Amino acid sequence: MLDRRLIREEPETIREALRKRGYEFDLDELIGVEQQRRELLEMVESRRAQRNEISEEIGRLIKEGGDAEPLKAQSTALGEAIAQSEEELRQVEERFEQLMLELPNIPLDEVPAGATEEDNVVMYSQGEIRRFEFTPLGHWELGVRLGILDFSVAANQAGARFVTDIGAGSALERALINFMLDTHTRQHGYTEVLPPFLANERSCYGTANLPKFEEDLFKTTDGLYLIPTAEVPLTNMQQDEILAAEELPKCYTAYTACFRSEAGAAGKETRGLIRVHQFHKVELMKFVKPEQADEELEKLVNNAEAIIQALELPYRRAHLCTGDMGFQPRQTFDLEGYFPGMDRWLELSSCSQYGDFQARRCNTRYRPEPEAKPQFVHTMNGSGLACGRTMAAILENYQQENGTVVIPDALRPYMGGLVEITPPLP
RNA sequence: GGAGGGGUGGCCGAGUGGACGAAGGCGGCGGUCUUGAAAACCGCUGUGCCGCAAGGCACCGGGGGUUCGAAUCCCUCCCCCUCCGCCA
Repeated sequence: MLDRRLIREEPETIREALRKRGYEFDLDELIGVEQQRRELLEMVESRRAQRNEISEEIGRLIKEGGDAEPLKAQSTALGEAIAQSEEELRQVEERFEQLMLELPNIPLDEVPAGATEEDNVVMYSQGEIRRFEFTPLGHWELGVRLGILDFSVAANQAGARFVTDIGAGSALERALINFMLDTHTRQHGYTEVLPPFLANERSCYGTANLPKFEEDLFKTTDGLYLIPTAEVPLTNMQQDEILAAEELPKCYTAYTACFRSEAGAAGKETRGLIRVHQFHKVELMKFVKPEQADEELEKLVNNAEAIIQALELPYRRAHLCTGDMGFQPRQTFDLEGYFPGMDRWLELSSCSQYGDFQARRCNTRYRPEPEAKPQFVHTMNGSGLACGRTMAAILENYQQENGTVVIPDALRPYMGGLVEITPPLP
């Protein structure tokens, strides 16, 4: 959610942001509704003030034994008028809120302009892309041959777009989770959190997954949502709180399962572990002071990169363009791993800063100075990393001609010293 | 799931339908005293919205109702605590 003051003070900034994003939105309606809202509000409030005055007078009269009946009648009449304007105001306010919630964040100036993925700017690549003396397989094929990923069992248990990890596959994913959490807590200074995997409506509004993206979420019969990412619980850690300046930056990391309905997604990108309804992810999240935002985001990206580097996977960093960026962020960097089996770069991590867009919705503030007025914090988060995709990248990059997969050095201590995953005996 | 008890400012806690945005305490800030600190004493200390301002409006878990007027009465939902039941 944007600052409502922007609507009347800097409408052109918003108009420009919408244009850069290629986002359809009736800004003029919002401006009109905002104006209307203020006019009605002033009317309602001045009438209320009048009524309060009369009520006080009635109290005084009664105490003195006077006749309060005429004033009571006056107050009742006024009450009816108030009720009527209040109803009008309520409707206007509702529309105003609705429109505000559908307004996307304003991209930072340095975000590259562009319409699609094609316009994202690759900033740099790291790690060597391995040359294979054989045709590398896709991870889904490797995983099935090794007996560590089973898509048909998952289909029977749950449905299409699910996976069941088995044996060394399960151990590998668990190793990844532990390795990531240990690294972020012990070396990068994050506090570990294990939150609920379901969230209520308010929390989903907080991160702006609602109201615009409800179709992406799984909803339970009693109105809770399965979290699409740990961003939801983490960003809502300090709902309605006013933090002290010294507490910032406040850094959290969490492993959670993530659930996405993936309505409408289909095609090549959906093979294997790339796009499933349930996956595992270790998330990084920070609450920061506005002036810390850029620096802290850079550190957060580096923290995610550290994992990819430790796993010795080739990757590159992309600066998402205005058109490819999500609704909520004002800047996003993707870390894309190279997948030799598919000959593709795919997102292992997406790191975004939101300014006060989410903090406003969650009502998370801080006090810059002990006596100063509270201000909204800035929020940011990034995957550190998506475990399923990282496992897929490991399988594809570490595969051997004889069908085995070597375990990256960094993970061996987490897998009882296992050096490679071998296929089951025929 | 059943029975009961609760939700008040940063925290603890009082609150009779009108003088309550709310006693008192703690904490925080400023001051007096002190070589310095502590103690003591004095003062200040919630948030949002509208307004150029003066000022006004709203908020005592959420929503609704009764009333001229609600923190206070009624309904409903949510959350917390205690006991019982069930359960990994």
